Amino acid sequence: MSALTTDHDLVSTFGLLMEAYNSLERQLGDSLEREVGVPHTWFEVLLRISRAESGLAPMGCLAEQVALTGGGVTRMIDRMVAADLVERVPCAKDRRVVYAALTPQGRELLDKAILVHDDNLRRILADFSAVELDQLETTLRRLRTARLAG
Amino acid sequence: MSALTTDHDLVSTFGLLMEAYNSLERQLGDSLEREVGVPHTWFEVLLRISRAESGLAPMGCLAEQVALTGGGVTRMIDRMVAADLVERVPCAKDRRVVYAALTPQGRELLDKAILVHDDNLRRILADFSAVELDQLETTLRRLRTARLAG
DNA sequence: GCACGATAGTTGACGAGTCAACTATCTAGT
DNA sequence: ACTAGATAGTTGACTCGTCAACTATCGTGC
Repeated sequence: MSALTTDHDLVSTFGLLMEAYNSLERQLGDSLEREVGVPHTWFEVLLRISRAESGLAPMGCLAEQVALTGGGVTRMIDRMVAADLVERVPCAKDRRVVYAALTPQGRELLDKAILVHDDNLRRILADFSAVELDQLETTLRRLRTARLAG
Repeated sequence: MSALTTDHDLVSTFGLLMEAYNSLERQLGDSLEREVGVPHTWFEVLLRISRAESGLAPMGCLAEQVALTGGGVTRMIDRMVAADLVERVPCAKDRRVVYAALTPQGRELLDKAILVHDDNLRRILADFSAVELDQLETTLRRLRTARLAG
């Protein structure tokens, strides 16, 4: 019996998750890029820095949240520093860690981007009921921490 | 008023979607790579070829489904051809289009990968009720086709 | 039946992230 | 106090996908 003829609902569901995420990511990312001039990944980083304790986010912490490796974050922050959106702040307690912090321009750009992004989401999700979005959110929250091993 | 103090539930929900997808993708992709020796993206391509009409998937069609550009698909198929998992089949009706088709090795690898992937998903989603997964699936299906413009 | 614009795929130059090796710093065990 | 091992971040070499330019083919209107 070949894969063609077998039921693999979960495989399809996961494929659906992939397609849904990719579709939204592309549309929202394009809009952000076009209207605010910021790539979606940068937006997510700016957002997470702004939400961090005292506005200071250690590199490694960002890496987890945006699903990059340490090296990847180093390079992205390099570019964002070059663009004057972010600055590196050494940590006094632990001299190995380097924080990322928003510059005024970074904060300003983020505020602009949030408005655009939020508005886009409202339009994309206009047809979704509050209940449906609520269910989605709780399921996503559980999915985020679901682990294969252990 | 700064972004820090404003409610943007949808922005957070989308962030959640991103984190959930990334987390699952990484775990499942690592497992596939480790146990079957195939990258997750290749798996998705193999799967979609196998599901295509007569097992023949036009390049452009794959591009849409796995969220790549045309050039990206060309290069990925190049590598998969080099690995003997896939072959290019010219279309007789329209000589511009090139199909991708599974080789016997490709089909064999796919079958193996599906079992592993499906099993992984069962374990990751063990705590999710059938109802919850059903709701998730219908919501994802709607999300996949949600459009910002129009 | 031909010229035009649209479409499918490929390619060169490039941008962005990964991996592994390395430095610097911290922490625990003795 | 000192060493061994863990941890945070950076860097070089490389892979992968993008973008834009290009080729080849198709379809339409005249």
